[in-house]
Amino acid sequence: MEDVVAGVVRQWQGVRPDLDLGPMAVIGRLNRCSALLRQASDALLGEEGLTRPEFDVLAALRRVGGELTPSRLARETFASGAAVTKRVRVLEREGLVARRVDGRDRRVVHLSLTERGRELIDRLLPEQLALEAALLAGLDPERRDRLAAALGELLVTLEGRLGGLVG
Amino acid sequence: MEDVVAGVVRQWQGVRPDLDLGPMAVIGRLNRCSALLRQASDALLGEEGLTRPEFDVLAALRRVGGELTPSRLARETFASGAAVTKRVRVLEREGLVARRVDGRDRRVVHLSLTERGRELIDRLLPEQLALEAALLAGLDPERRDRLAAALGELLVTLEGRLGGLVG
DNA sequence: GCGAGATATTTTCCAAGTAAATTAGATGTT
DNA sequence: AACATCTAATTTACTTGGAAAATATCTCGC
Repeated sequence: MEDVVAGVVRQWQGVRPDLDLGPMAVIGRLNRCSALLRQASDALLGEEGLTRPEFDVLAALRRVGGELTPSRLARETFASGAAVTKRVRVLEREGLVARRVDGRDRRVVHLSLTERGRELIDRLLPEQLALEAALLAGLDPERRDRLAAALGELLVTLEGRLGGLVG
Repeated sequence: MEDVVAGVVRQWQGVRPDLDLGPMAVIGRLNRCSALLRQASDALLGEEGLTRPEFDVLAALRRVGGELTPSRLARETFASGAAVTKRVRVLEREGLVARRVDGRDRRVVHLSLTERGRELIDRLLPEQLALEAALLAGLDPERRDRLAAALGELLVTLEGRLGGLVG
């Protein structure tokens, strides 16, 4: 059984047999897996009336346990400041996130989950994890953990390297 | 040395020790790797005045070798028809893609690369692959191929499973 | 040959993201 | 204290993408 990316690589081999397509076999699959997983997870969140970026905001606030400033939240969710402003505005309107202006420095605001926000993320995260577990069920746990380890290794080098090559 | 996702998982373990975060260790890393790789590749394409989706259109036309209709191109690039229409309009204006109306069925149009379009993608793809190879250079070839294989396996199950669970 | 539907593409309208400008407040230097 | 400079957050202007409607054309059954 062949995956889509294998087909793409085969096509390229036909028209550009001179190229080493090894990187594409890894990165193409990585991107495609990521897209499919995101699609499934978006569908689940959609049923709950949340977008993925909104979920990410709630999740970040939940896992740090306390308050976050918008700029820290932007860093945690890998989003721009402007995007955070807009997402938080929506979540605040929906009563899921609360805003508190800092006492000493009135430029900074502290964001936190409301009771309802915490309940929502505490209900959604397990659902999300269950879906993900179901999607990964094809891999036995040992293969899964080895995949996680391999990706972790790659991620460390990327985080290091991208400082040098782009960011 | 720890990656970002490991940190996130550790935070979750702190506040929700009841959950099995195994799936997150895989999928979080997958998504993050994908995002970082895309960022690097976008930067490279940006220097050449192309966006990633535009690159994907040229690449699809090049690897199939001949013409594609917009709907087939949408399937090949995993994009909506509307998105394809807009991308093709830009690429046509730039003289990289040509449009030919079908003789028998005047609803369908056939898209192909112009001479310039083919030259561009033939120059860019090797650059792209070289960048990707550099980014993956941390993994020795054997580990890299095993990662590709593991991802391929996952991708096959996802493609099958997502028919059932969502799409 | 003529509707009734099916299909390919494009258009319209709207949601969401970014970069750059803006606002507002803090900090440091003289 | 006054000025320039830095920083946090937001706003603005613009771009891109998608869903659904619109357009144009084909096909089938009569």
